[in-house]
Amino acid sequence: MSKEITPRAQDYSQWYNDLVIKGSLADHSAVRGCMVIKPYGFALWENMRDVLDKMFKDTGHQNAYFPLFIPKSLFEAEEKNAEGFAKECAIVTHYRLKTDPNNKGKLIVDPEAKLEEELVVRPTSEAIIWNTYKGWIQSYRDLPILVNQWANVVRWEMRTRLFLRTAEFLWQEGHTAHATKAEAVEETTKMLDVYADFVENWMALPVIKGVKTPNERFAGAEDTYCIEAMMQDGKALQAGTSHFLGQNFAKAFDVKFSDKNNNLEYVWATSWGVSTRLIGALVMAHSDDQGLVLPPKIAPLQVVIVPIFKGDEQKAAIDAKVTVMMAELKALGVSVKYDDSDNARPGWKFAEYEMKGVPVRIAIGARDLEQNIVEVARRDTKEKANASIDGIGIHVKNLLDEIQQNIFNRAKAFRDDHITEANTWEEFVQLLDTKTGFISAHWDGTPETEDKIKEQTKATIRCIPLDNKQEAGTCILSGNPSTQRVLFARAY
RNA sequence: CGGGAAGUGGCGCAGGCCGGUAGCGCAUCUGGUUUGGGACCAGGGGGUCGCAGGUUCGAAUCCUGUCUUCCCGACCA
Repeated sequence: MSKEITPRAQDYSQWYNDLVIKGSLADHSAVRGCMVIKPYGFALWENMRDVLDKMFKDTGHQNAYFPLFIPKSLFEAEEKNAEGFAKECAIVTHYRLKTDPNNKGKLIVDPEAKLEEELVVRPTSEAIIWNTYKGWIQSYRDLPILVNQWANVVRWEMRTRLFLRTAEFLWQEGHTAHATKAEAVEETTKMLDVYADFVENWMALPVIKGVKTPNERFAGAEDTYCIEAMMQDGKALQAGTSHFLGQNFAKAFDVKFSDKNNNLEYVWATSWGVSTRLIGALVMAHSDDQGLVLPPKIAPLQVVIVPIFKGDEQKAAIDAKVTVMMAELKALGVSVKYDDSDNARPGWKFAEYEMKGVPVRIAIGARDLEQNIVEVARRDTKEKANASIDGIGIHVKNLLDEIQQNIFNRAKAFRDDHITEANTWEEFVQLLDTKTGFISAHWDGTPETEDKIKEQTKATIRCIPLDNKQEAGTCILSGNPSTQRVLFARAY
């Protein structure tokens, strides 16, 4: 089992791939662009999902489930949405195979079994959901509808990368319906806040909340809000989006309601989602050349205990102590594993759990028992220190909190250090080449300028930060007047 | 989809140009010695070379097609 990880400095992309595969998060599969999420990786996703799910429910949402397939006629109803996704859709055209008369043991698509209407494998579910909502909404009393679904979607991407961009991915998509514009806008920003809260406080990943420019907007949305995170190579990664859909889908699917005055009005909509891509963000943001670094609050395993012993007698003494420690840790809600497998020596285990990003490792040997101590190593800094076995539960619990905070602080310091202002085009271009990260610069607000900048530098406008201060300036490219700075970066 | 590289025991690779039915390291199994940062000795098992055709007496090796992955572009969460 070769466990060498390509160093970040040598090849950042390869480093990322190594982490995902050697950290046991996921593997490539036999299907182009689709990955197998392995138990360790899925445990991570489950933890993330559980926290988010609770946050959604705490903000009044309910889960439901809609079909994987969308009849083409429904899919094309909202024109912009359909156009935006058309070139990356998988389509079901037949419903039966038959044995190939010319080739024994092989199957062919039965031409007799062609569908009357093709089915689009959902790249997103607005269409099927709004078609359904039409039947759910008659009066203002039916509103709001606050529904979320956990699902898989398919987007036939040209170039895929584990977690960051796969042809099929897992996500949640919230779809809400409201009686007023104000309420829908409020929902949009509320869910953006939920995402930011989750990503910062659970994934320890600092984000910038902002609005997308028209160019970068979700197909079919009036406004797309987003949270943008920075990876260790300075590139931006969109970590979540929340869309204010206006009345676009209500009009496309003719969803109207009677208000209090008995007037028929179109319904206002939002949709919002985060995906397994978040795992990619997590990996890229915190990990190092030894392996994954996972935030304690969502790590599949928080603590691993490794025994060091000679002979059965010592092992038995260690076992007894460990049993007590495990009970203490579990009582405090800490997930802990005792790895006393005898097919690997301690050094091997140390390296292995570092690879997997387990936040805290406890080593306990005969000489520790004499002093009633253990060696506690933290993954984020790799510091090791002795700790008394008495009160180990509280000690570790506090350490986990400290690690969580430290990982966040580290990522935030890095990010803040990599946001730079540029005031001229020369400065802007030079910064992109010399210093990675986000660039805060004036833009004249036109899609044409944005396109030109993208063409020349590959940098896109990640967002217009929500807390932006207004200041007069001139666009770095066109020189036209501007009222505020926006954030540029090369992005994943 | 365009350009480049690659698919050989579980993993990482060699062999390929100059066809003659596979080899190395790690892992694995058995026994023993070990155990505070990826242990050591001895013995054993495991692959027909991505897949499908073709050339040939004979193909991992040559030819054609195809699938998948990685890197660079265009597209995107």
